[in-house]
Amino acid sequence: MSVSPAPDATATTPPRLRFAPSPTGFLHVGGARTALFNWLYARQTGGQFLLRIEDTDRQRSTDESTRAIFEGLAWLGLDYDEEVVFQGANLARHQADVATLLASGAAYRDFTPAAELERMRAEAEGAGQAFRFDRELAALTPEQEAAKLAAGAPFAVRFKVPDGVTDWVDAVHGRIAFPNKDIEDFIILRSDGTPVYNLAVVSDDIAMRITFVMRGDDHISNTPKQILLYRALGAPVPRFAHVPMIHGTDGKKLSKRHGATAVGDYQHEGLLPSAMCNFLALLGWSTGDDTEVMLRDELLARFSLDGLQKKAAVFDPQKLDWMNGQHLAKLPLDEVMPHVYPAFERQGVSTRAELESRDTWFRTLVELLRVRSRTVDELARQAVPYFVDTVEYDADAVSKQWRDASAVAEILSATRERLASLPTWEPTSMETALRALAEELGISGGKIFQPLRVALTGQTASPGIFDVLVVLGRDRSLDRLEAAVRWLKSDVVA
RNA sequence: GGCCCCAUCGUCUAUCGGUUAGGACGCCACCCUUUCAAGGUGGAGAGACGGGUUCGAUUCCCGUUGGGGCUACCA
Repeated sequence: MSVSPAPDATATTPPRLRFAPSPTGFLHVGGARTALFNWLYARQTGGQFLLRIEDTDRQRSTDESTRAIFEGLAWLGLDYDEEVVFQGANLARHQADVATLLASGAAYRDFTPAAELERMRAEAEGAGQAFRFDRELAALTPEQEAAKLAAGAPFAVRFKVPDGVTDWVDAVHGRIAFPNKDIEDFIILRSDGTPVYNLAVVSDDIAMRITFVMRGDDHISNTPKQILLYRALGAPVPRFAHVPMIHGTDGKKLSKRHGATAVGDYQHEGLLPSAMCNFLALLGWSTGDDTEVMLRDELLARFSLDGLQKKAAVFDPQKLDWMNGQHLAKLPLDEVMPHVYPAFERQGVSTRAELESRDTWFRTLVELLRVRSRTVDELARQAVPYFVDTVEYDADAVSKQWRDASAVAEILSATRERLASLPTWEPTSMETALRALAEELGISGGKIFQPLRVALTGQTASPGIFDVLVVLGRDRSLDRLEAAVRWLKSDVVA
């Protein structure tokens, strides 16, 4: 009883993979990473990447979740081939497969009432025993079964687990084996006629001709059941790769307590999809060398099953931020712009229409700010001084750079005068003029630049001061200097 | 409880028997510098424990411990 590691068919034909989330919550980062690995492998090998929504749990499935999955995948740039498959639409096939299993004797009807089962389980657990369904409990003579059937008694269908050992060569773990005696005769069809997860998955994967199943390693113990089902249905067993889970900082399964876990949250916090993919890929996979920052194409080129990790990875938001900063600074500007507009709207700094109306100017500003930001939302926040009519002076900036108000007022008004007299408004002449002024006043350049920065932005931190002057433009810069001088003088009096 | 998976700095990881155990995030210091970032340099920081195998184990095997998953007429 053993499974060949890679059937010849899958070795020569491009693989077919799938991502099969259940729409019972938002697209989780763990799910997103599984999808990413599947997508990467499919795209890299020239195979197909399919999407299946496992909506058989009617109680918990919602359209909203389904939409979140579509949106999340779209945002990450994980496109899929062929039509989306909704598992719930395949009920008839699931039932037909169960009928096949019943007919071949690979499965049997169990008329034991659910309540009775529950009672036995509670009793066993109360006695500290593990409850395992005993096939004999359902044993009926053909006459008895016919009678129950005729009477319309409800029954569930159980798979008859054969003797032996079920094993497979996992692409990340190597050989994994389960003695069949540890697997109980699991239910494949409920008494209401609906299929149970393991049956639906196998039935759909066979119908979708999936040759490679890559999923979270929480499915390892489902795998032997599914392999048994493939065999009983006479279908080829696909290749399996069980990738490690993603945990929170406390080592536990990632959940709400750990902060944002939905990819939509990151999208709305100003993260870039390429950074998210890069970061997620590095959780449970590595290139083998020291490469970490990889733009989409490089990730696609370098991804390999060999680099897959066995150990669960802890999600570190700080590293995600750093990664995003790297992408924000390195991506072609055209690729980051589409993500910048929504951030400015989210932060209430400006509107897309307004920004697009002065595109050249805006791109210059983004270019200046992006190396200093870790997210596009942070970038938008840093851009505030370039959009407001009057700057607010930060209290710390004032106490630090405008300590000696009257002296600073003098310096700033001299600065204003010097700048106003310039024939052109460009960095080199401004710098020459202001450095000359500093020398005349017998002070260091910083004694001019720092107070000037506060006058222009209200902050102690900003891009290079001459870039700020250029972005602000001559009129606004001179106005702000004048306002600062006025403020300083009135403040001294007050 | 039973079964299965896993185990290198706080975190992500490299190492495929012989290394001063390397890199990255974060942290600290310094450099660059008009500020902030970015960048550069340096620092602190790891093989869970116990047995084997071997001339030699982080690496291979066993056990212990720890963590995780599954154990539903959930997915």
